[in-house]
Amino acid sequence: MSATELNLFDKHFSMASRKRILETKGNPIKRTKTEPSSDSVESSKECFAFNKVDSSEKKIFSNKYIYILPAGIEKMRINIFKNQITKCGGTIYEQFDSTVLNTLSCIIVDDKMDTNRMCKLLHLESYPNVPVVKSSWLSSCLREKKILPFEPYLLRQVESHNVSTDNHLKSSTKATSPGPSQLQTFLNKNKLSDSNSNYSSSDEEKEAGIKPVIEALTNSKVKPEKWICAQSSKNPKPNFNTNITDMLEEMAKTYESTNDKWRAFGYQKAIKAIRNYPKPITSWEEAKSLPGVGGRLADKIWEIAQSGELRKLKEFESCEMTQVLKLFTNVWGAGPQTALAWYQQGLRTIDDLKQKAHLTSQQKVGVRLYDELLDRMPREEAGEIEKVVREAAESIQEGIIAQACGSYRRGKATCGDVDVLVTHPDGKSHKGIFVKLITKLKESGFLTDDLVSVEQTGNQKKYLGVCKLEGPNRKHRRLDIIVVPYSEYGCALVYFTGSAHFNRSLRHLCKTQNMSLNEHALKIGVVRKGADKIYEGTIVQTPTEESVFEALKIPYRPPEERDH
DNA sequence: CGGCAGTACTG
DNA sequence: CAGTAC
DNA sequence: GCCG
Repeated sequence: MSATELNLFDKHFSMASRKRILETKGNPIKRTKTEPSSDSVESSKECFAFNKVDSSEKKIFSNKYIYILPAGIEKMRINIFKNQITKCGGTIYEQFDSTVLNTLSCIIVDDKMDTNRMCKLLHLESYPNVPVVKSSWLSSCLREKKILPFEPYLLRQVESHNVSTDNHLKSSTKATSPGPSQLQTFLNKNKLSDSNSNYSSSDEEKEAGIKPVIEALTNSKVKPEKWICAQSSKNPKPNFNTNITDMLEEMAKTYESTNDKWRAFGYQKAIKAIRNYPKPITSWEEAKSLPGVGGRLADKIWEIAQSGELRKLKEFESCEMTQVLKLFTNVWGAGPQTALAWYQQGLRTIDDLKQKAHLTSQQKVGVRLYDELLDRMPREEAGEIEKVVREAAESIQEGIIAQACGSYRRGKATCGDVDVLVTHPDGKSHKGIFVKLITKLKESGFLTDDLVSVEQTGNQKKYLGVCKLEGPNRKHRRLDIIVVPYSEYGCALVYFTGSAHFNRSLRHLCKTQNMSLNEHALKIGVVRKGADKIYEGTIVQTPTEESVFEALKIPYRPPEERDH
C-alpha cells in the first residue's frame, strides 16, 4: 500500500470513527450489536456472588433436580451454573430423556431459546409438564441467594406459527410476559447500523502469517523490508496496541483453561493481526477491518480503546474458578478437564494438589517443578543444553547432527523449552542412537525426570522430559529430544522450528495446492473428498529445509523470520 | 453450521 | 476411549 | 472467537 493510499485509508477510518462516536454518544461502551441480553453483566454478578459467599452458603437448591439445555449458553456459564447448583444442594442431570422428565424440578434454557427449538432439541412432542425457565432465572437466584418465582422467566409456550405443537396452545401465548431481556432486545435493536462497516482493508490473505509468503511469491521484488526486515527478531516491530493485546491475551488464556480452545484460537488469531497493525486502533470499524476480528472482538477492542478496561476480563479476574483453572492447567499433564475436576473436588492451590489430588506420574512432575517449568530460560542456557546433548550424541556416534530447534533456533531471547533434533547424514546411524543417548544423559544426571519416555512416530523417536545443567543456581528445564532419519530431516527441521503459527500457515498453503506437510514428509497430489482423503499423495524428497520451501514454491525464510 | 492439522502416548 | 501435548 |  502506497503512502497516499495509506492517507486515504486513515481518512476513511477517522471519519468512520467520528461517526461511531456520535452514534454511541451517551452510551459509549455498551455496544449491543449482537447480544440483546446483557450476558456479561449477568455472569459477572454470578462470579461476584460466588466469591463473596463461601462454600458453606445456603442450600437454596436442595431437593431441586435440574437439567440445563446447553444450546446457546456459554460453556463457562454452564460450568458456573452446574457448580453453583451443586454447591447449593441441588442436583444436576447430565442427560435428558423422557424418563427423568417426571423427577425434574425444572429445565433451564438459554434466554434466547424458543419453544419450538427446545422441543426439537429435547425430542419432545410438545411443551413438557415441567417448568422451562430461562437461564437468567438461575443468575438471579444465585445473585439473590434465594429461589425466585419462575413466572417472569418462564419460556413462552408457543413462539411461532409453524410450531409442531397443537394450535390450541396458541391462544395462551400472549399471556406470558416477554421477560426483561426481550424488552432489552427491542430497545437496542435500532442502534446497530453496523451495516456499513465494510471498510475492508485490502485483498490481503486472511491468514496473516502467510501474507508475507504470498506477497513475496506474487511480486518478488516489492518491498521485502516490509516483511523480512521488519519482522526479524532483532528488529522487533513496535506494537501500538499493547494494552489491547495484553488484555485479549489474558482472555485467550482464560478460555484455554476452560474448555474453549477454539474461542481462544480465534482470540489469538486476532491478537496476531493487532500486533502487526502499524498504529493505535481508535475506532470500532478500524478494529473490525482487521483479519480475524469480527463484531464481538471489535466490541471488546473498542471498549478497551475507549475506557482502558474490559469488563469481561475484570469479571474473569474476580472469579475464583477461572483463576484456579488457569493455575491448574499450567501443571504439565493437566488440561481443562483435569483442572475442572480438581476444582470441583474443592482443590484450590498447588499445595492442595500435592496433598489431596490423585496425580498421574506426569502431573506429579508438573506439580513438583511447577514454578521452574513455567519459567523461561535465557537463550544462552538453551544453547548450553543443546551442547550437552550434542556432545553426548557425538560421543556415541561420529558425525551425528544435534540441532536445537523451536524458539531457540528462531533467535528468541528466551525459551520455554529446548527441542533438540538428532539425525545422522549416513541415513542409517540414527537408528541405534536413541536409547543410548537417553541412557547416557540419564546416567550423567542431566535428565532428571521423564514425561513421555518413548514416542514412536513412524521412523522418528521422541523423548519428552526434564533436564538440569550442572552447577549452582540451575533450574529444571523442559527438554525434548527427537531422533529422525536423515531423509526426514528437512521436514522435521521445519516442523520443530515452528512457530506453531508459521506451521499453520504452511499447512494452509499446502491445502490450497493439494499438498500435505507434517514432521515426516511433504506430499503432493493429495486428493481429499470432504473429510476423507481419497489419495494419500506421493512423497517429495526434501533433504533440506530449503528444498521444502522450494517444493512449496515459496522463497526460503530463515528461522528468525518464522516467528509469527 | 462446520472447520480451524494431525498424531502418539498415558491410564 | 478421553485427555493431553507436540 | 472468526470465517466461508
